[in-house]
Amino acid sequence: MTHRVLVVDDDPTVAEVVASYLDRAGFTVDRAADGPAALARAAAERPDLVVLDLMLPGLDGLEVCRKLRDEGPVAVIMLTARADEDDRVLGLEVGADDYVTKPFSPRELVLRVESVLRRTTARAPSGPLLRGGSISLDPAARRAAQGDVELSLTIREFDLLAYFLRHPGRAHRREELMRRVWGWQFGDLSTVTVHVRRLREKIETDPATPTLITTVWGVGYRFDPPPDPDTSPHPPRTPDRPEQDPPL
Amino acid sequence: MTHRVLVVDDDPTVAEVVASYLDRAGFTVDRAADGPAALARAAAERPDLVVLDLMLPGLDGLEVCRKLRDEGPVAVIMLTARADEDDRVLGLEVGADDYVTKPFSPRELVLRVESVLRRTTARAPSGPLLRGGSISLDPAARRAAQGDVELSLTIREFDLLAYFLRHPGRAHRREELMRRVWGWQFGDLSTVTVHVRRLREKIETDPATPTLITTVWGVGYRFDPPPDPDTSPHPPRTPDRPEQDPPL
DNA sequence: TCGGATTCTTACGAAACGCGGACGGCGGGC
DNA sequence: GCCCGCCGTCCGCGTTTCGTAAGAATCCGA
Repeated sequence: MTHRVLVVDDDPTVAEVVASYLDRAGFTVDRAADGPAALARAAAERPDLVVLDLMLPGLDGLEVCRKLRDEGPVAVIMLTARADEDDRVLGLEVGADDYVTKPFSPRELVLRVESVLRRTTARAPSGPLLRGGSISLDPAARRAAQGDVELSLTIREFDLLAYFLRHPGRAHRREELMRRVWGWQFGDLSTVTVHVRRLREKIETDPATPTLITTVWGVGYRFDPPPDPDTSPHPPRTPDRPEQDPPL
Repeated sequence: MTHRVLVVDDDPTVAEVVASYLDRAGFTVDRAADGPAALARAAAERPDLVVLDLMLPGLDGLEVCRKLRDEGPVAVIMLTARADEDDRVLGLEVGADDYVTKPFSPRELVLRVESVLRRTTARAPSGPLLRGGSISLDPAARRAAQGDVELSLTIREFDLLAYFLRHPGRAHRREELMRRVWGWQFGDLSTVTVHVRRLREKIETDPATPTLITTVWGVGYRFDPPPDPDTSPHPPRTPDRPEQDPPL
């Protein structure tokens, strides 16, 4: 994973040193000496991160930062001459991801670049998604969506749907669902029935004739991922280990 | 330049070994066995750096760290038992400069102490910024801003917001927040509720209908970074630790 | 076609939950 | 010492959700 970094400094010596360190650290490095040049290079190269001197001839560093941010997703590390409180506030305001005060060691700068990139590229808000047909479900975020519309599910409905998505194309007896979703060994099985119905009400286009969660008569329910072009067109295989169920 | 280092650990053996290594490395070493003692020694000796066990009898290590920081500029290296990512996050949130996971080699600890001291004495304290939507937060400086207005947050509110910013788009149970932010294993969970409400009061445009910190019914809360141009429209996958969902 | 078993649908009471408001304690600053 | 901000706790209220019951509808085998 080779990241692109743009170094913006009007001092050729500083830029040279920083660039060479970053280059040796394995980054693809680009350079610019002033604000307009920086914006041009950024537009052309779409860097992942910009090391930006706060003091620039022509355009102000803060202004450049703002414009960069307007262009698209890019991390910014500010270089500021003074360890001044006001500069830090300014950096905060324009949303720099980090800042380094001069004088600084190039080694430290490299570390910060790596740190910021690790942070920003890993800025993945959600976890592994469960998918089935047009339905997607994020267990960590606890949100579910059908197509582009968010589903508002209760806890039980959410857990139930999650279980179905994890075990598609398989019939589940009510006892099993009660045990796996509710965590109860006993309990009124009609509870399962009712919750399946409530879930159907929210995800089936016609709850009266369900196509996603079908009834397996005398057994229980089965979640059938619809034949979507982007899911496997072959008969659904069950990726999970066979379930041994104590006889009712 | 001989630096003063304070070693805080309730295990006499650990404290002894660490202290002797640091002593041989040329540092002036002081020791304390628990939180209150640590604060007392720190107030008296004004050390340059504190090696702090996260697990302490009496006062929590994080709390001690906070109080130390309130006293004045001091570097902190955390000792944490578990190599847990979230512990690291916690340590960094309260502003630890580095952390070492047990078991560790005393030699490595000495290296880190030297490294941190080199770093902290060389420049003014600054740190990476956390961002989420229009909110930016600087853990080291302990300041937060929304857009260009500074937020005046209390300690708890700050730590809570910091935790949310580090884990955006994920649902957090109250127990989890209590553990990660407060550092308590038990405690009245309504405390979390109240602080979330107070935080909302300060960052939500309409606290009655929150959009940043949303309630996940029956679960807890989730920080939803508003649709920023710099986050992808569809949630990408994450390197985050997989989550096992307790079926309740 | 008939009958029993199974599932669907609806409704309702109870419990759980979140929220807002308020209160007392504690510690720091004046 | 006194005041003020922060924190943790508690209480009442409105809302959401859950589990169960009961009647209607459906399915399958005889």
